[in-house]
Amino acid sequence: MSENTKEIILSGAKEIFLEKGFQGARMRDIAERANINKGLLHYYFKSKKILFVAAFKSIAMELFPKLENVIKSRRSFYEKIELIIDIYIELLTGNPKLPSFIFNEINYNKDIFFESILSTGFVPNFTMIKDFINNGIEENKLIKIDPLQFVLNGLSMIIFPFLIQPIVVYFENISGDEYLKLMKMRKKLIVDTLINSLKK
Amino acid sequence: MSENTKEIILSGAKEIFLEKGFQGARMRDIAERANINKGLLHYYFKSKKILFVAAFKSIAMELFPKLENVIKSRRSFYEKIELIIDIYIELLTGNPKLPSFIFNEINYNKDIFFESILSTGFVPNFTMIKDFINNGIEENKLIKIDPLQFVLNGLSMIIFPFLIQPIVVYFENISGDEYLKLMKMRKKLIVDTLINSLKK
DNA sequence: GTCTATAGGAAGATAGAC
DNA sequence: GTCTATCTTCCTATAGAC
Repeated sequence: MSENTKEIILSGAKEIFLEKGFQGARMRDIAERANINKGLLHYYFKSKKILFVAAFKSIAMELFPKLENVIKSRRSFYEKIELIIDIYIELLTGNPKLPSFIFNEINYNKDIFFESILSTGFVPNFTMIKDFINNGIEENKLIKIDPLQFVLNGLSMIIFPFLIQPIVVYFENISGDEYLKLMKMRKKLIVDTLINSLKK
Repeated sequence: MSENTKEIILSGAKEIFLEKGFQGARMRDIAERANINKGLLHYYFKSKKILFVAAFKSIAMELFPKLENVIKSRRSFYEKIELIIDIYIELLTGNPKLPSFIFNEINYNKDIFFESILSTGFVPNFTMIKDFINNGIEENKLIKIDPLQFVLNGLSMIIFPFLIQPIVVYFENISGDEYLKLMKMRKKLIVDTLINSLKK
């Protein structure tokens, strides 16, 4: 049962950290969700911080390898953009609370956040996008745009709507399920908006 | 000195809540920043929650009236979009931590957040944008687009880059000041991208 | 490994003197 | 109004029996 217990703890911890954030999560609640007591929890994970880093790493590993696969693949720029957006939106519609969790930790637990990110061994890499845009500009095929601004626009349109979901749902009076449908519909919209923004 | 003390508390509390969020802010720290003791702090604001709502309202009042002025003014749609983006970017470059603060409270202290929002008396109103787009579609001048998606795109491109600032600064190795310059440069970029996304 | 009991400390809030 | 001292509660983490 021993290895199993550790897995059960980790899986519950991921849920609770996602729901409540680092500060809001309670070791007591994590122990309860795994049907064990606080003593045993500390036996497997010496401190709350160590448990958090392990949980965060496990969450990040659901996204990073997929993205890297697409980026390193032999596809056209447009196909890659399409696929990256698809991966993000699919991941986020399945885990709508992920963005708020991430950005909360970035801003209020920066050290722990970067420690967790670095522990995954992955580093964000936009070389592919930068090269494509800079070449396009040189060859006079694309408008002059800072590639970083392009990336910011893309990530913004993908991720932000998940952050603002509670407000929209509240004031526009739509259900959570309807909102997730809207998010799926955004895929094509975002691709078009991004590609259009590069055209002369 | 009495009314003054209350103002000093509130002004310091705004800073600390912005820095640390509701959960992270400590009544002790707020008292210290105002150079008073915890007893007196609770004399002016009976609970942390009451203090938070007051601070939040004061922050929101720096944005909401300005936006409403522009929306109700007699300008063209394009001018309004330009002005709204300008107001947001100017406010956010002056208060880069505001978005992370807001979205943290939305997700982890939803009740307190909506209580604070409602206490301002303002309600988000996108009627102007909805009407313009729906009319444009009917008259066959614009592409078919859900006005809500258009608003989401706009807010995303305005606000999200401030949320992701710590990551970009970290991995792209640029300074906070340089990043703020990038944000100011986004004004025109966002206007163009948005307007372009409506064209047939 | 798993449990109970408890140490040790921090935070919000109150009581009461001045 | 302003202060000090204290109450109460809750949290992380450890000690030690089984």
